[in-house]
Amino acid sequence: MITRGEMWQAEILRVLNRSHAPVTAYEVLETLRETHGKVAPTTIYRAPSSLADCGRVHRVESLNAFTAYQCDRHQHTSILSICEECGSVEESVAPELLDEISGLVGRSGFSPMRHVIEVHGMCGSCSMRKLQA
Amino acid sequence: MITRGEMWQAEILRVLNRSHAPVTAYEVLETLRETHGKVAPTTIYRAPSSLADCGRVHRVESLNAFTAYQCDRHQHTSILSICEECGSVEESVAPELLDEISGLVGRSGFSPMRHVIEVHGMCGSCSMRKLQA
DNA sequence: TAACACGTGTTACTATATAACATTTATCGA
DNA sequence: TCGATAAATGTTATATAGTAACACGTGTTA
Ligand SMILES: [Zn+2]
Ligand SMILES: [Zn+2]
Ligand SMILES: [Zn+2]
Ligand SMILES: [Zn+2]
Repeated sequence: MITRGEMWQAEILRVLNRSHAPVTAYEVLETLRETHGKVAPTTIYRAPSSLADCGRVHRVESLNAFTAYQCDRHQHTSILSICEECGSVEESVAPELLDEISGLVGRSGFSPMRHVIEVHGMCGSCSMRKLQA
Repeated sequence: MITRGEMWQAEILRVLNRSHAPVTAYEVLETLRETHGKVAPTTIYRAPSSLADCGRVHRVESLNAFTAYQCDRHQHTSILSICEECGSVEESVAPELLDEISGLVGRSGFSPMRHVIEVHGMCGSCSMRKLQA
């Protein structure tokens, strides 16, 4: 049985997957309105957070936007590299780096629960393009 | 000579320094309105970004808020650990970790310009308090 | 079926951030 | 010193982001 909520999750995943760059909640909203008429922000915000919870969507904190996971459903924290030229985002996975960070902040007794690691810069292909120009 | 802009920067720094936790732009705004009457959001947003530029204030991306640097004026990127219990933020500095992250995302040709590293969790004193309770 | 719990829809609102333009202040050559 | 010009700051309005509160419907249980 497919609930209405799961229907929205699927729709939203489809929108996110069509874009190589992160998409804000309101951009998703606009897209869905084209095909579904009136849709409320709440609908959009509820679904990504449940999608994030089940490891299919990232919230990109430094952009206030969402992006679909690049690899299949998983639970690990990703390091996101965000190209400020073309908007594309890549995921990197490095548990040992997360551990190092946890160790560092843990020296003062801090217990990490969630890591936000987002690197802004320029992606390889944009750098190439800039060089040629 | 002290410009109006520098005056605002100083005021805002004072507000940020009085709080151990990050402060949103609109919280700063409210505080300043108590003493200065009408103040526009623009005023608040301009000053922190120039303060951030000169290495005195962090923008905490995952909170949409600002916090004063804990050590004296500096330019290095900090790792922020944010207690979700009491709101306090600590800075850690670890250039070698940043280098590792840069190396990792650089494998695909990505050139990092700005690192956002924010760890959410629970600080030492809050953990203590929880244990005792 | 009545009662309830829960998921979803709807409305209205709060919070966050910036664009565009007006005004003031600094700079500098005439 | 005096405009002319450029830069910084003030002001207004608006765009974008996010949530609270409650209404409604649907499925479950007794
Ligand atoms: Zn993955
Ligand atoms: Zn790019
Ligand atoms: Zn420092
Ligand atoms: Zn704490």
